[in-house]
Amino acid sequence: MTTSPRPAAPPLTERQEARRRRILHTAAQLASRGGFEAVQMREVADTAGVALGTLYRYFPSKVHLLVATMQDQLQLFQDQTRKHPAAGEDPGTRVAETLMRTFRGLQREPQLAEAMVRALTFADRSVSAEVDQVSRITGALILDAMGLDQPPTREQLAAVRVIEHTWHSALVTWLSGRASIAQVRIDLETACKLLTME
Amino acid sequence: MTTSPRPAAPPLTERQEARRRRILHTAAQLASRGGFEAVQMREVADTAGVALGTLYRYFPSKVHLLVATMQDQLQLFQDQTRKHPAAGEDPGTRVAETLMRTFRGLQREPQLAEAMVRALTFADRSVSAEVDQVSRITGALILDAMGLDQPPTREQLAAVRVIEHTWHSALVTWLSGRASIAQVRIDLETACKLLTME
DNA sequence: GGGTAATCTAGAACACGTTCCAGCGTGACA
DNA sequence: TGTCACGCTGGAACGTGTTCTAGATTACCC
Repeated sequence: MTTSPRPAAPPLTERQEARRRRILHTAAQLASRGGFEAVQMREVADTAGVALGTLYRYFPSKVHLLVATMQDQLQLFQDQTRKHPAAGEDPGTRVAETLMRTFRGLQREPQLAEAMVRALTFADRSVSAEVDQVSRITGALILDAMGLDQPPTREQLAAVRVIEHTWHSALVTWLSGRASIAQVRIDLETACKLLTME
Repeated sequence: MTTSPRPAAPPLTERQEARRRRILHTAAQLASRGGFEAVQMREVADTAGVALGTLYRYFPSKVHLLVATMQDQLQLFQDQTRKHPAAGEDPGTRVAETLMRTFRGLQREPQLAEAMVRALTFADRSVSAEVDQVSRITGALILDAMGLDQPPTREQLAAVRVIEHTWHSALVTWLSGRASIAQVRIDLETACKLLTME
């Protein structure tokens, strides 16, 4: 897969880093209130105290902005999960439990979740590097939860991919009101059976 | 789940049915050329020979229009699959084969596929009834491919859901250039293992 | 401290999805 | 045939994502 022409991000000054954080924080805040459509670029810029053009310099589109927000949030979940790993008999149980925890985390701010996930699935090729990064974090979350002694087998990696697909798609159906949390749990548990298969 | 207030679609006259088909055909044509963003409501209306307001009377948003297009296309695949069912040893193989065929069908018009899938995943709650319909067709496609003698078991239905999630999400990753066809095939085959599990 | 290139600001401008409106057909019913 | 209700038309108008420009500020190097 081709990597888009990304000139290896020049290091940001302190002020710039602060601006970036302000923007991300504002985006998350607006999203928490009204979801995807409440994140309006002009308002993000105003609230973050930055010109519209600057906002676009940091995040080339609304989708980029929200995907970056998702990276941020997932990172938090990952840190938290590493501090308190799920306890369970087998890898499948631990993974399902970990993902359900993450799910409940998202559930606490459903509008924010909606905004981030809409952005994630709406992303076109120009955002694929960033979306890939999100996918990588999710994969790491799952692998962590498996708590393996040895490196994962080919079959386990294949199973992780399917679990990731299921996680992602189940999230979407839940957000659009087409599946209950209970159903999501069942779907995740079903997918996780792949981990303990021969 | 609440069904949105849909006054049970009054029957369309012949002219109206023709308009609807013209609109859908135009949408598919524009999408085939340039994907999601090439489907511009003004252009659809002009090309289909209807006023913009009329277009919106038939399809309340661009997403509705493209989801309806997807329903249409899926229906075609389903008819075709029923005429030429996949031959394979076990249900899992047949399902994987059927889905890969559908995949290749979409691959033939990648821009159209992109437009439809972007719409599908971007859809919010106001489109959930239509999206659900797409999901139902996909489910039927899979169940058909299983070629069961008896009604499916609870486990099989759970597996079908995960396969559907995988199908859907794999499609998205392929469209955004983050997974190859070969990878999609592997993912589908992995998910289909759930069908032949004890 | 001075010069210079990069970055930031304010705001106008543009594109496209969506809404709205006034008036014209058209088909159903008396 | 008259009339009434409904759908359709053409087009203006609005909102929000995105782009662009001219000038102010900042960061960096000598």
